[in-house]
Amino acid sequence: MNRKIAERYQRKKIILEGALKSYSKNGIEGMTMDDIALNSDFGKATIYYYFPSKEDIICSLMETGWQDLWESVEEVVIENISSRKKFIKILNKMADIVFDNRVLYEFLFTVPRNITIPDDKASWKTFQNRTYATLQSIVDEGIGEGDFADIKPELFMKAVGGIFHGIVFMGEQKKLEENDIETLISNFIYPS
Amino acid sequence: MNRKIAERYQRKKIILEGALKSYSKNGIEGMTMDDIALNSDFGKATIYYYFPSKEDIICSLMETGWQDLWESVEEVVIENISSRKKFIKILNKMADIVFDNRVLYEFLFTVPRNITIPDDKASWKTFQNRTYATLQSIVDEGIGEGDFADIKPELFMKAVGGIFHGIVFMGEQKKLEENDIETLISNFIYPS
DNA sequence: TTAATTTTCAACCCGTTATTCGAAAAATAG
DNA sequence: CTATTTTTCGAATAACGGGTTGAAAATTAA
Repeated sequence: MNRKIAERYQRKKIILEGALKSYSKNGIEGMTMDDIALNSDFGKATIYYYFPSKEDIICSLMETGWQDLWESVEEVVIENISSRKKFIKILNKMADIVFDNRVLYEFLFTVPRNITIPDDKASWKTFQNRTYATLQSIVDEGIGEGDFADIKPELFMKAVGGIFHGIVFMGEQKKLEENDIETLISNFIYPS
Repeated sequence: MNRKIAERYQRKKIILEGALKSYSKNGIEGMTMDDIALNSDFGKATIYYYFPSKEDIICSLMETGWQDLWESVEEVVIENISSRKKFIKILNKMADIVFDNRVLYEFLFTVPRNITIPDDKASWKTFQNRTYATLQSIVDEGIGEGDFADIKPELFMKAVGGIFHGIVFMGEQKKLEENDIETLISNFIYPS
């Protein structure tokens, strides 16, 4: 009776993977229900047996992604280390997670700009907001303590977000060296 | 006889503006031929008299955008100033251009991730590549001269690209202060 | 084994969207 | 003023994509 639930869950997962496979091939445009069905080896109608709509598939993907990111952040915030160390540690962890599932996170960072999902369905936003708010608060603190470069905090955040996005997603996706993130962010963080 | 050509050109421009207007309202999804027609005050069939396909409209937009960016770069590369000054000057000019036509450049930086266009139609890529290559070469030079932070050149470029994108497009689009770009890039560029 | 339940899917439906047709206006030339 | 060329567009077409149906197959329960 428990196995049933587990199997159901497994099949949902397979469908989500199929969706990502489809996405990775031809971008959001190519991620049609027909193609998702094809890539997960189910009939299209079966997909609808497991997910009420395409929108729900998208939301599921977004949610698992953001949840994982948030959890990685959560672990570190409570540690008792300097803002600088904390900030770098978090970004490193996030980078690891993102690299482990490149396609998902490209999806996660790209799609929302091109698709509108009603707020009450966008359940992942809780995790997203927590994540950003936490990072922002570390930045505020770091700047306040003179531990980071003295730049308008909200500009600072945008820049760091940009750096992160840039090194993780731009160009050919070579693997990052262990300390690439650290080098870049350190370089940016320190007061000149 | 010359007026004819000019008028034709004008009308094409109006259509392209209509396309952008349409894009700005509901993103790529909302940019349908019907809506472009509506926003440029022509019948839908008339649009096809001026452009062979929707794809061509997209390509036209991309091309004018990248051409303008490239030209702004071109003017500066030949100047005889330090790598650092040159780099910052170029990024500033690019930011100006982008801010002058926000919608176009949001389109330009966002759309390619969500739409696939066959290489032989993506004529703008020439300008895009020139622009990136030129910037990269300045970075290489700057790093070589010890004028920039000592970071793998290609990583450096990605980071700067990210910063640029981040501050220009992320979050609420407040106008940048005159020197925001300079502050951030300087902060990043200098050896620590 | 048989009845009830769960899972699967081929074929269909319907709205949307890019693209085309054919003919009517407008503008231009002779 | 008439013939020709250029410009315009209403209406039709065809393809595609999300979502539904109804019934068949597979599984489980008795």
